[in-house]
Formats: sequence, C-alpha cells, structure tokens
Amino acid sequence: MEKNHKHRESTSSTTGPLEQDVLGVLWEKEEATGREVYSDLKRSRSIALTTVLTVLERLANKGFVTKAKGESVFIYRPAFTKDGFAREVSHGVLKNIFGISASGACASFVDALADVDPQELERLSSLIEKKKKEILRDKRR
Amino acid sequence: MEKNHKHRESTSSTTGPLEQDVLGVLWEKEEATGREVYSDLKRSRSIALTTVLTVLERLANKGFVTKAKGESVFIYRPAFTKDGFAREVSHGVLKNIFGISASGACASFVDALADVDPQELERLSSLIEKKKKEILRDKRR
DNA sequence: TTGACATTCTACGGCATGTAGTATAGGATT
DNA sequence: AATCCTATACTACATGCCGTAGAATGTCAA
Repeated sequence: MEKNHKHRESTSSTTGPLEQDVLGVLWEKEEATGREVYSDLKRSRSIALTTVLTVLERLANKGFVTKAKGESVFIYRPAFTKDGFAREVSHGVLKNIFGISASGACASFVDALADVDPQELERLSSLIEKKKKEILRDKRR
Repeated sequence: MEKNHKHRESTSSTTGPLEQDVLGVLWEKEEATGREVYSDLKRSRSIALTTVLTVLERLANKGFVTKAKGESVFIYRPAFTKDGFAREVSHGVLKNIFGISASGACASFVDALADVDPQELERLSSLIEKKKKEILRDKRR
C-alpha cells in the first residue's frame, strides 16, 4: 500500500490562535521586533520569548509576515493587510465549501454577515455587481 | 509552565478530504452500510474496509453522520444535508474570519464563489436583497 | 463447529501548532 | 583578550487530527 498522504489541502493555509494573535500585534504596530511582540503578548498571557520567535518564524515561512534585518535586529511586518489576510485565508476554505454546496454556504454567509455587520451587506451587493461585470468583460474578450 | 493546549478552535469542525468523500457517498446514496461506502470508494482509490469504517465512526462522533442499527448491520446516514453541512462548517470559519476583517472576508467570498459557480452570484444577490428587507421589516416592528 | 461477515480496538506515521530550552554568533564592555 | 549580553537559530517535546489498516472479538448461519 502506497502512502498517499497529501491530506490537509481542504483546510490548509489556516493559522492557529497564537499565530493570529501574533499577527494581530503586527497589524496594530505596523512593524515590530520579536521582543516587542513578545512584550505585548506577555501582558495577557504567560509565554516565552522563544515561543514568539518560533511563531514569527513560522509565519514568515508561510508568507504571512516579512522578516527584514534592521540595524541590529530583525523587524517583522505583516505581509498582508488584515483584509488581505482574511481574503487569503478564507479563499481556500470557502472554495472547498462551495464545492460541497454553494447555496448552503451563501445562506450562512449572508446570515452571519447580517448578524455581525449589517452595513456590510450593502457593500457586498456592490461587490457582487462589480464581479458580475468583471465576468462579463472577461467573457467578451 | 502549565499546559494550556486548547488550540484548534479557530478552524475547528473541519473535515479532511477522505471524510468529505465519505460524506459525499452518503449524500449520494441517502444511506449506506459501511461496506457499501467502501465498495463505492474502492472504485476510485485503493483503500481498506476498516479505513472506511474508522472514518465513518469519526464522522459519527463529530455528529456529521448518524449510525443506526439495521437488520444485521449499521446503517449510516448524513446528519445534515449538503446545504446544512456547508452552513454548519462555514459558520465557524466565517465567524473567525469576520472577527479579523468582515470586508476582507466579503471580498474573498465573492471571489471564491465566482470561481466555483458564477451563476450563484445571481442568487446571492437576491439573498442579500431579501435579507435587507427582512432587516427593515424587523426594524419597523 | 467452522467459517464468513460485522464491528471494535489498537496503533502507527505524518503534519500542524503550542511550547520552550539550548547552543551559537556577533557586538559591547571591561 | 576575556567576558558577557542579546539576537537568532537549532532542536525538541507534547498534543491533536487525519489517513491508514491489521488484529481481536462478536455473531449468525450452514
């Protein structure tokens, strides 16, 4: 029996809670050293500096943060805006769910969105319109 | 240092590719014995009966399928319709992503939907309209 | 009884994530 | 130069999820 083991494709590109917290700090600060992120997180939880560094490293490998050499230390920056990140992450997951049932996903999407931020419904409408036009344009070409 | 380890909350309620395939068979057949699911899957991949049974068991534990004793064998049935499943699963994911950026999630939602099933855009529009009216109505009351 | 089939138990490998100690390297200080 | 501090890298363990499946156990019929 061969080992297939390519699983972890449907829900890939996810991030754990800690990783998201680290990203949160970077979005807040725009940029930070590992130690700065550490100091920030330490305020609300018990954590070691090296843990933060490891997580930053992993986030860098995943392409979610950049790591640039500063004067004497590395500076970490988010590779995406919050919006961009949300897009990036949700795209894969959603695509998969749509494959199962687009209508089901749509329904819960609208519901959830209405719950969280009804104003956003308006914007979603325009997004759809824009997308529809985009598709038409592409088709014509 | 205490062990916290409650991770895997953000992207929980996910299912792997094989699990989804198994669900797919059940949706197709409405109900099936383990062996039936196995026979079906075996047509397109090399897999053992017990593997399928294990997966069915896990899906039952997760609440995605029901397991009922039939005449002489267990009968497995989907606990949700495809739509329901898509709702269930996307709810958790979306809630998390909305927490990060509602607008980002919207954008990628539309993108992903357009990728998979452009026709569905139309329906999404009406869903939104309906939702907006619903909100208005509720407000007036 | 024996054998076929159903179901459960147990278990391994790999990967993602949280967690962090330890080693190393490079610059500052004495 | 010897020492020390800090930044970073390396290494490693735990846990949980998923794919995978053999082995043990149970049950019914010929």
